[in-house]
Amino acid sequence: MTMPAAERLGLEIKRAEQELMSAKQAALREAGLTVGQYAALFALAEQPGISGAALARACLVTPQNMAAVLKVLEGRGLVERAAHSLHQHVLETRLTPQGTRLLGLADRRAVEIERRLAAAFTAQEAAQLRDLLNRASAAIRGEPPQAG
Amino acid sequence: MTMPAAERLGLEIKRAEQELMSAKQAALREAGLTVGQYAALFALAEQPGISGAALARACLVTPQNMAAVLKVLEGRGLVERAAHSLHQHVLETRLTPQGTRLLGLADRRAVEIERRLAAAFTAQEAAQLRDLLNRASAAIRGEPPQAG
DNA sequence: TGATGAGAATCAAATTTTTGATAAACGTAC
DNA sequence: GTACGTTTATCAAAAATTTGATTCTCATCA
Repeated sequence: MTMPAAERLGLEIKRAEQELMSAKQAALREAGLTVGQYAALFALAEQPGISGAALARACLVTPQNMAAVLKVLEGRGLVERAAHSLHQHVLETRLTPQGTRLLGLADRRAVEIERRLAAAFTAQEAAQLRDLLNRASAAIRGEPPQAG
Repeated sequence: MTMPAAERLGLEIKRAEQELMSAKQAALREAGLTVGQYAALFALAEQPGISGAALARACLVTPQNMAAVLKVLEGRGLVERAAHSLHQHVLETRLTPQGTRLLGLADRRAVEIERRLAAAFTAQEAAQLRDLLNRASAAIRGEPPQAG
């Protein structure tokens, strides 16, 4: 290998995220939601009426994947979809009252983990981590350093 | 929601990792490997002869998932499995020369991304990010802050 | 008006991953 | 030596995710 594993920041990020998702997955299971379903509901709470394609971008999954997720959520009565009034081919998706309720339940579980995470850092350290992760994202997307 | 999305470090970590994996996935595709297959080969290069279960733990996936990955890799002649000399029920897995070669090819692609990442930080910042991520992992696993 | 292109949705198939359950091999304690 | 617990491997089924391709709607422009 041309680069030692210990130097690879990407592996560190991946490992931390996998442990985090494993914990969230276990927490959300009690609410009957997968991480992907929870992410979709969460995004819908912030952006009601968003299209499936936009929702897919917000959750960083493929449109087909999001379509499958929405199909399950709709089947459970957690979301409802209706044609956009102006653009007929676009389906606006919104949380139902049940969806809002279940999201609230699941989110309490998720927030427990977020709090454990937040408790491990000072406000300054948390801001630092946020900044470093944002710069990592920018670097992955190909943006030159210090350009933002 | 009881906690604003902007405050949630977990979401930041997840987003950064998803962008990172998306980039790695695209890079590894040219070598014909998924991220999971690459992770298994990578771990095998560092720990030859490891058991499937141990490999699963190293890659943070389920044993069944790793078994499926190894089945594909073995079918392609990238790894070979043989019974442990002392413990008959354990299968030791090792890279074949072909597996080593393909891993090298794939890893060059992966390292390109790691270098982009590394270039975004000073040595001190990289160490800081590593430290913060390790503490995040510890917090997720339930270890109290400052205990390590 | 008509052609072109972009964004959105969806069908279909293959692959990956998870979940649940079962069986084999070994170490340890009784 | 026998029972018990741990680790490993695997079978089987379900669910999630990816990939490729097609269709529909609308905006833009010639």
